[in-house]
Amino acid sequence: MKDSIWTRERKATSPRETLSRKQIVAAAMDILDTEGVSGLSMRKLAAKLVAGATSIYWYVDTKDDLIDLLIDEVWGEIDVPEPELAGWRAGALLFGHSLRSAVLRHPWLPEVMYTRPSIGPNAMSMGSRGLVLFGAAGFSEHEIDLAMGSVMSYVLGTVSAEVATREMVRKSGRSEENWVSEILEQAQSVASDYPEMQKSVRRRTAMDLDAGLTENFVFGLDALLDGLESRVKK
Amino acid sequence: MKDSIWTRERKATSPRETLSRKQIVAAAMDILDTEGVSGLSMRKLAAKLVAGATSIYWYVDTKDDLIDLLIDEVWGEIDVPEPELAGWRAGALLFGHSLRSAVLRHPWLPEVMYTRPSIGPNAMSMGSRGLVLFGAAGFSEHEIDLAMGSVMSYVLGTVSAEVATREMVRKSGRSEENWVSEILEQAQSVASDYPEMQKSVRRRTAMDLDAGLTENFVFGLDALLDGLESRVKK
DNA sequence: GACGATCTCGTACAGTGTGCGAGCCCTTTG
DNA sequence: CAAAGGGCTCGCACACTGTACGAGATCGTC
Repeated sequence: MKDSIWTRERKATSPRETLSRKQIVAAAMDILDTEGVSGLSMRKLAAKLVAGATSIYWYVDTKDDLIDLLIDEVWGEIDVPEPELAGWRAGALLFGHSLRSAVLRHPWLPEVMYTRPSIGPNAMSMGSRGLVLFGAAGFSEHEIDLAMGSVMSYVLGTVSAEVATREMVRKSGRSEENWVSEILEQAQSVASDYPEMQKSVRRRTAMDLDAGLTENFVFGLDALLDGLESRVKK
Repeated sequence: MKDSIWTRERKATSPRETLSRKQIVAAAMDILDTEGVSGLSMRKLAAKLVAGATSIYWYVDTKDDLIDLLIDEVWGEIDVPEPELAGWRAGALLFGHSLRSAVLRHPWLPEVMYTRPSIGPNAMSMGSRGLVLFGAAGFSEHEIDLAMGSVMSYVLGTVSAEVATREMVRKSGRSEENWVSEILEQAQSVASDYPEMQKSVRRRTAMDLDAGLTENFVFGLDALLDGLESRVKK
């Protein structure tokens, strides 16, 4: 077994003031959260750390490896309730919300998440706790995997689309209302041949953005959990 | 309303042999499908078209706009059954499968899809037909949006994760069996502290990859549709 | 034949990830 | 105390990116 990113970590044995993987990850996370994926360059990151551009490469083999680290950092923020506390269903709901808000806190995640599998330690820990939670529902061993996977996929898929919308608003620099009216205009002109779509866009833009997105999320998650629950009772 | 990418299309009025947006999109699609996002550069694309690197910019303002075009091209491949043919539920299932297989045909999609909203003409057409389909189920106007959105999010989320796995296999260059055993090894070593996860990984790698991923997809979609269906009958 | 529109493309610029190797500092060994 | 060696930093260089700019080619129309 050749050592992976996760196992091979340099440690400073000297008291000299030195960089560390922790610092690097923290600084990179900061850039990512505020400026997005395109805002993260090795040179900028190094500048933020008051270091030479290539010094980072002592701690991390490639930029991609760094991003793996950052992704796993996010998985570390998810909390997965233990089933004893509130039961399976409530736990799954909480898990979903925790996952969603973590992604909203780190809106760069969808852009990079789907290009690699997550096998870092935090991902493993989250997965493990998730399996315990879903295991308490009474699924068969095989269905535990399927159920947890479908919930995670739904949540991540939904919130990824949500992020796309929200980032659009943010990048436009305009206020939310202005943006809504603009996108309405744009969508209308493209969708003029499709009255159903036109009406749907109007419906969506008529309501509060935050509330709408949240309702969206909850509606589907609830439905999915209903469907899953019915699969266990037999 | 300032003209958008969708409305502003150059048309060759001269018989002279000239580039066209259609050619460009087709060539770019080819590169994307075979080499992925990182394989698409304006220079390489131009070379494939036997043209100067910057000639493309006559038809397309930026690379990002080109990608918008390409994404919409994919939405054009989705078929959405009319509800009269097979009913709502069967139609939704078909829609889901069509969506999934389109993404599997264009595995670069998840990487770019979540960085922008889809408001091209094909997206609108797909959305419109989707709304008709879900409308036939008997939801309220508002719930139609929610239901369709949740199904699309589930499908795209699931298949995006699926693509991440599949691309990993492809990029490793190794055969599927070799990769499976390797990832097992890697995951095991990281997950050694998490027995549930270790067992789950073993379960997944024990079965056929294709079959497993498909079962995964169908299981969740079915559960979600169950949950949605129960919301309409009251 | 002249003009304006359409279209192509060479050059250039600022930026990217990162391989390489020179050099600094600190600890350990003799 | 000196020498050796490992841990760590960083300047330089390379190949590559997206694309702004402006000069030129080719066309239809007057």
